[in-house]
Amino acid sequence: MAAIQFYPIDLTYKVSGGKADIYIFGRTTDGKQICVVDPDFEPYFYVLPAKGASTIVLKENLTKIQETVDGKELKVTKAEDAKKMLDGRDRNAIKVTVNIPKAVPGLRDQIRELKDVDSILEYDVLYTRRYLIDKKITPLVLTDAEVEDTDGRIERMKVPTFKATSISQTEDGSLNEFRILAFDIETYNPQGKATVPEKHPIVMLSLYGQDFKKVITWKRFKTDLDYVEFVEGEAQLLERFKELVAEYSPDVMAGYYSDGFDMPFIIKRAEKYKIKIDISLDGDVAILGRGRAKAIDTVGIVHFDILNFIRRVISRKLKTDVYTLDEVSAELLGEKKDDVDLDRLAPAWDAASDELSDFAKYNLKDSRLTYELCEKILPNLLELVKLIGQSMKDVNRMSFSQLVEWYLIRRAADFNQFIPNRPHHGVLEDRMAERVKGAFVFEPTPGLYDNVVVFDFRSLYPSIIVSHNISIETLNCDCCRGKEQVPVEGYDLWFCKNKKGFFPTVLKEIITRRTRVKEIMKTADEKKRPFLDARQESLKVLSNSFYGYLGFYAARWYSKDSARSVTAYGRHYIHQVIDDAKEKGFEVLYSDTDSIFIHLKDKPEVDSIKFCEDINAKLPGMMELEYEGTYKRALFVSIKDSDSGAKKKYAMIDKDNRIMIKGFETVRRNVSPIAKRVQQEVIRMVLEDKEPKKAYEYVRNTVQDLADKRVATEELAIPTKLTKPIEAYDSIGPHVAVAKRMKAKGMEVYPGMIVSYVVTPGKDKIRDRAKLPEEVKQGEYDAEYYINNQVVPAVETILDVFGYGSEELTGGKKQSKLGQYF
DNA sequence: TGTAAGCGGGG
DNA sequence: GTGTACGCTTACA
Repeated sequence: MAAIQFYPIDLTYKVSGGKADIYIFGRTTDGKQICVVDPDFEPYFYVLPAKGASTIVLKENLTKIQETVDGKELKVTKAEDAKKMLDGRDRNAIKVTVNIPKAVPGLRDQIRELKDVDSILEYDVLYTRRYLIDKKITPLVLTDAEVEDTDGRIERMKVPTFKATSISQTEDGSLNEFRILAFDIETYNPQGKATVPEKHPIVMLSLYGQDFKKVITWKRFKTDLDYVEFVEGEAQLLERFKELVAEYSPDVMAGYYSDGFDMPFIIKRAEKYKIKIDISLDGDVAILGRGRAKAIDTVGIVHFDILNFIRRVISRKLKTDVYTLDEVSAELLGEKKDDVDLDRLAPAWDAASDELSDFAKYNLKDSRLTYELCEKILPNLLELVKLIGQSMKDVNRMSFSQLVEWYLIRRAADFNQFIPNRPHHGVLEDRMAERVKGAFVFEPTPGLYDNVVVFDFRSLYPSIIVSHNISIETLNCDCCRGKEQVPVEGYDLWFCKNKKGFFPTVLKEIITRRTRVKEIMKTADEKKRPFLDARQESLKVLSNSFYGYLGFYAARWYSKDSARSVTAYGRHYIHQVIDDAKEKGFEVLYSDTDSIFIHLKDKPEVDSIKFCEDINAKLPGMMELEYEGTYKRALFVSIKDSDSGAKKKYAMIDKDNRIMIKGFETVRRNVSPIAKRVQQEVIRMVLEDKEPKKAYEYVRNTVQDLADKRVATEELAIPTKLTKPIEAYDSIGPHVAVAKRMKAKGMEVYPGMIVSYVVTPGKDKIRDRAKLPEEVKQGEYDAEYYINNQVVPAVETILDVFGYGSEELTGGKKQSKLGQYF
C-alpha cells in the first residue's frame, strides 16, 4: 500500500470485467500527472412503488430483471429500501443498483412497466457526476488516496495509473497553478475566408505555453522567427501537434471557439490521413460531441474553449457585445490581434512568399492572447468548479440554470431529498406558455434635476427568497393557511412560517459565505485577492440565478408560483419605499425593479439617509435598502413623439463629473459616428455645464456643418452587419445593396461582415444612394438624410426637455426642408 | 402580431 | 454517454 496526495482535474469511467471503474486524473502535490482508479462505485436509481404495493414482492421482481443488448449483459444487482423527501413529503422508495451505467437506460423502461411501479427517479444523473456527489469529492481539492503498490504502468494509459483502496478529501487546499497550452489554427481557402475541413487544409498551427512558443507549418518561407518549425505536409503537422502536446503535458488546452472550430477541424483533417488525435491521457481519441451542442472532450486534459466561458459567465462584466478574440482581448488585456489581411494568406501560401512570416506571427499571437485570456479567467472557472462540485469541462459548458441545478443536486443529498425528474415535452410547452409578471418600472417626468439620491435593495430577489422562505415545499403548506398572503392579485399563495425551505436555506448559506469572503478580502494580501474576488463573484452569480431558475421551464425544481411570488414581493417592497418617500415629502423621480431615485430639492442629504434607515428598520429578514450614491444632476427624457417619460433611458453625473448613460443609443452599432458624438456632447453639456442653450447651439452648428458639406466622410459611415449571404436577402437594405456591389467588384463579402456605407445625394431610394466610404468624395453626402435620420433623432428628446425645437422636431414633419429646424 | 429560422465564435 | 445550448434578431405568414 502507498499513499498518494493529489488534486483531481478530470474524470471518466471505463467498463471492465462487467463493472464500471472511475478514473480520476490529476496532479500530485509534487506536480506529476497521474490517474487514480476507484473500483468502489456502482450505478443506481430509485423506484417509487405504487400506493399500497408490497415492496417485498416488488424488490424480488426487480432483482430478477436482466437483458442482453449487443452481447452485453444488463442486470439489476441489488434492490434495497430507501427513504427520502420528495416535494416536502417523506417517500419510501427502492434503490435499484445495476451492473453497468448502460443498464440504467437499458432496463429503465422495462422497470417502469412493472406492476406496482409508480415512477422512476434519478435515472439521468451521469455516472461520473454521481460519483463526485456520493463520494463527496470536489475537483481541484486536495485528495488522499491509498493505492495498491505497483509501478503504475497500465496498457494505453499515458500517465502512471494506480488502483485505489480508499479515497477521501479531508484536508484544505486546492490546485490553482496549471500548465496551460493555448492553440490556434490557420486554414487555407483560395476562394475566400470561410473554410470547411472537407475541402480546406490546415496550413499553420500555433501553440503557446509557459516558456513555450511554436508555429508548425508545411511550406518553406524565409523568416527570422525562431519559433517557426517546418514539416513536410499537413499530416506531419498533425503528428507534430500530437507530439508537442504530449511533451508539454498540459492540464488545460485553451482555444478560442475551439469547440466549434479548431478542434473539430483538426480531428476531421486527421481522419483524412487516418491519424488519431489521441491526446487524451487514457489513449482514446478526443470525442466529437454530436448534435448542436458541439464539445470536444479530451480525457485527463481539460479542453477549455474560453469563448464559451467568456460569453456565459464573464460577459456581464464586459462592455463589448461582440465576442471576437480581437474585441475581448482589447478589453481584458488591452491588446488587439495582429492586423493582417487574411485574404492575402492563400495567395501568399501559393507563392510561398516571405509574407507568410507575418501570418506565422499572427498565428502565434492568437495563441498568446488565448493563453493570457485563459490565465485571466481561469480563477473564475476554478472557483465555480469548487462551488458546484463538478468537473472543469462540465462547469465550463454549463448555463446559469444548470449551475444552480447541479448545486442543488449536490446539496439535495445533505437534505435527504430525492432529485426531481426533468420535465417531459408536453410539460415543457405548458411551462413555456405561462408568463410571470415582472418588475415595476416608474414612469419618470422628463426633465433635468439637481441633487438626486439613489437607493437600491441589496440582492433584492435572493433576499426575498430567503426572508419569505420561498421554496417549492413551503408553498401553500397545510400549517400556515390564512396567515401572510403573497401580495399578488388573482392568486392564493403563502409560504410556511414554521419550517425552513430547501431553497432559502442553501441560498442563505451562499449569501453568508459571500459576505464572509468579501470581509476577508479587505485584509487579504494582493496575491490572494484575485482568487477571493473570483470566489465572491461565483457566489454572486449563483445566488442571482436562483430566482430565474425557479421560473425556468426546464428546471427540475420548478415553481412558477414561487417565481411569481418573488416578483410580487419585489413590486410590493419598491412600492412601499416609493410611498414612504412621498409621504416624507421627497419627490420620487424614477424607480426600476430594485432602485429608487429621489429628488432632494432643498432638503439636506442626511434626511434621505435617515429615511433609508427608517425603511430598513421595517424590512423583514435579510432584506436591506442601500445607499447607492448622490448625483449632481440627472436627465430624464420622453418617448419620441409623446409626453410620457421614457423608461430605462436616462443620464446622470456624479460629484466627480463622471457621467453615467443608460439606454441612449450612443452604444448602438448602426448609428453614424457623428450622431453618436453629437448625442454624447449634448448629454455632457446638459449634465456637466447645465447649458442646454449651448447644447442646442452645438446641434445647430453641427446641422449647419452638415448642410455646408463640411463634415468628414469617416463621421458619416453607418456600420451594419451582414447577417447572412447576400443572395439570401429578399428585402435589400442599404448595406445589402452596398455588399452586392462590393461582390460585383470582386471583393469578398461574407455573413458576419460589417459593411459601412455613406448615403449620397439624389432622388433614388436610399439603397441606391448608399456607397462605400472610400467611394465618395469629401462632401458627397445627403445632408438632409444625416440631419433628419441620424443627428436629430439622437438628440430631439433631450432638447425637447428644454423646449428647443419641440414643435418642429416632434411635429412629425420628417420631410421638412433643411434649415427649418432651428 | 405572432411564429419560425438562424445566428453566434472561427478562417 | 444514466445528457445535448440558448437567447436574441430578423424574416415571413
